[in-house]
Amino acid sequence: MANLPILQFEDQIIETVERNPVVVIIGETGSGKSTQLSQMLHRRGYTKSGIVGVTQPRRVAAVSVARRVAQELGVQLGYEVGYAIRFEDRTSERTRIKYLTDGVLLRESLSDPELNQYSVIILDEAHERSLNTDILLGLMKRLVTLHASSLKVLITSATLDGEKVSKFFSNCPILNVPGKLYPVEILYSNERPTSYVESSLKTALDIHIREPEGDVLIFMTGQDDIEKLVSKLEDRVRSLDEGSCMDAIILPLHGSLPPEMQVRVFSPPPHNCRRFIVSTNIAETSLTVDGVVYVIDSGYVKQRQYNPTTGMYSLDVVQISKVQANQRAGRAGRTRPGKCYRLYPSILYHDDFLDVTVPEIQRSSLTGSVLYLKSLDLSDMDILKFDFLDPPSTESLEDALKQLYLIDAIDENGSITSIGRTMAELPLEPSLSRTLMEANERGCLSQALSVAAMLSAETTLLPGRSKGNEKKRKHTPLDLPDGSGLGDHIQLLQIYEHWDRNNYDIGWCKDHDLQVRGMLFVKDVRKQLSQIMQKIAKGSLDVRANGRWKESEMAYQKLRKALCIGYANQLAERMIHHNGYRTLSFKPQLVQVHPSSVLRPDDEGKLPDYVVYHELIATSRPYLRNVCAVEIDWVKPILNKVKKININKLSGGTGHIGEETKEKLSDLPKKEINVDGVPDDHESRIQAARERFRARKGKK
DNA sequence: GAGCACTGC
Repeated sequence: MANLPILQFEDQIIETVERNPVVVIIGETGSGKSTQLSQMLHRRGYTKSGIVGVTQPRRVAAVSVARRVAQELGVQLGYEVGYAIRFEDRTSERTRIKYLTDGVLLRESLSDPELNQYSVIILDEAHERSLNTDILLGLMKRLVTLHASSLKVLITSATLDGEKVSKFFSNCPILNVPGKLYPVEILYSNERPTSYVESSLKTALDIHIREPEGDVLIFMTGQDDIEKLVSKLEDRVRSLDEGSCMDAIILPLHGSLPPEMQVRVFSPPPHNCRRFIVSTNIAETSLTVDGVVYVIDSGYVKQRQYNPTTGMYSLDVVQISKVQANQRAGRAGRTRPGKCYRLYPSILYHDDFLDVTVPEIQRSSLTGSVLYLKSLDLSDMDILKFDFLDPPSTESLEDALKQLYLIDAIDENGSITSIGRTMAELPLEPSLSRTLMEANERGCLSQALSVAAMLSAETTLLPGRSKGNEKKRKHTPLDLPDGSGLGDHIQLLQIYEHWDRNNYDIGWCKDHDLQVRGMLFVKDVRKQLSQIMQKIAKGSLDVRANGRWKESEMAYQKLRKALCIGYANQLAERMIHHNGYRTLSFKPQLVQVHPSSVLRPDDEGKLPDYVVYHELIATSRPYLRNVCAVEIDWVKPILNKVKKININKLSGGTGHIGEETKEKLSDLPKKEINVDGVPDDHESRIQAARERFRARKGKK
């Protein structure tokens, strides 16, 4: 550890921190910033007056970095050095250095807005610009400027973002700390390939034949392309002349791969064997693969974006930013000098790539964040004027206000209600928080807790859709409950209740093809939610999962009513002549129930007249995912409320965006703030992909 | 009759 580059800068860093409330540190990979900054501050006495808190965007990072620091200081983890993540607080009264996820710090600041227990907050990896980091940046600015606070704030970022962060904090100093990366030679293509799967294949084979040993990391956009490339690579490598080059192992790597498949990339390859790791951007930051010397970068990433006008998410393939391209290239230089093959021309990189990734706050629904900020009760707080590093669009903020109004979290003047206050205490999206509260009133809380917990883990419940899996699924699994014709929420409830009746048996999950890890997560979430609800209700509630299941018919009715109130912002009406739906809480969109839904047409071939939905997402078409049938009588009052919405009043009477914010908005290149802003060439790319898909189907 | 990148409380 002694030769980490950052240690030579200790005096300079401490002096700068001494004289300034906020300091930006640009530290490249391998600089040691995540482990050393906290220890430096500790050595220089900053842990005497309070805790040094270091935030991380990811749980694993918080845990592993804390573990290393404890080791370096020779203390037991959980004492002087600890960490706090959801479900796991390993800190004690003795803790002086605390690693935590930024989500946990936000939660802490709900009960302690001044963050009094901290002397220093280090926002690590701020260049990743997670939604939570962006909220924290705004809160930190407020803390250091509004109060005569002695809090010190350090922000670590990437080269391309440092100036901007410094400007945000009234031109605070920027310190550069060199990294410990080996040089990476960048090689560009002359033009964009028509198919980057083919182009990656060719490049990978070239490397395999011509270049000395070293693993190859290939960045693709998604599971489909990864599987395609993996099988093509296997074919081609097999057909190479025996003995003409070394052996090869080809490994896919993406999030929906079961954990035991993911960890395969951590075991070193056999001697004289090259590994090809075909990955999504999970290998960009979340997972570090050792032994990589060559990187192939398609220049694309799959990104989720939200359109506040339609309330619709879409999953699009978009061009990466310069920061991402550099991050990918850096993966080749961790163990020795490497090479990065960019499958795009250098002029494209320089002239067309955005400097930094569009921050999540400009690509997400802000309902949860706005409720959080409202609940902080900052006296000087006007949500439309909140000082964001990159402000979200007015449409997006207004959309959040409208939705919060529909679910009773704020009143018609935009003030937080007592319902809203309680909702903010629950670690759930607002619609589910509202559902729990309503369920509590109606005597179906235990059922609602199960549904909310199941929805929190939904994507990790069902197994991946790899070919082997599909075959297995047809034979073995036992039937899951069907939601009794009432939809997916009821099915999720039934699944959880079955599991409960089977004493949370792991074998039961396997028999029903449910991911064990996902189901255990659900159980944890449910427990956490139950505890919070007990505390809120200040009395004992019946939160047992399966209290009196003979009365389930009644409970379903009550639960659906509670869901209808909770999802008043996500309501849809069936079309008269077919089974398509029209959304009611936004500019109306024609949408369909996702084919994976358990909702089925009745004897007359019709779906329910009204449904609430958990998610609206456009893939090949706009789909409602996870729907629940609701009754017209419940819907009417909501529609009246929709009609009454007055955005001017909701946004605090002015109806105008604050002058400061307006200036900032005009500073930004349009591309960055346009939520629909998928550049044309991507649109045509996606269009082309769809046509290829149709053509392929035609052949079948 | 489709198939979703990655995080987090």
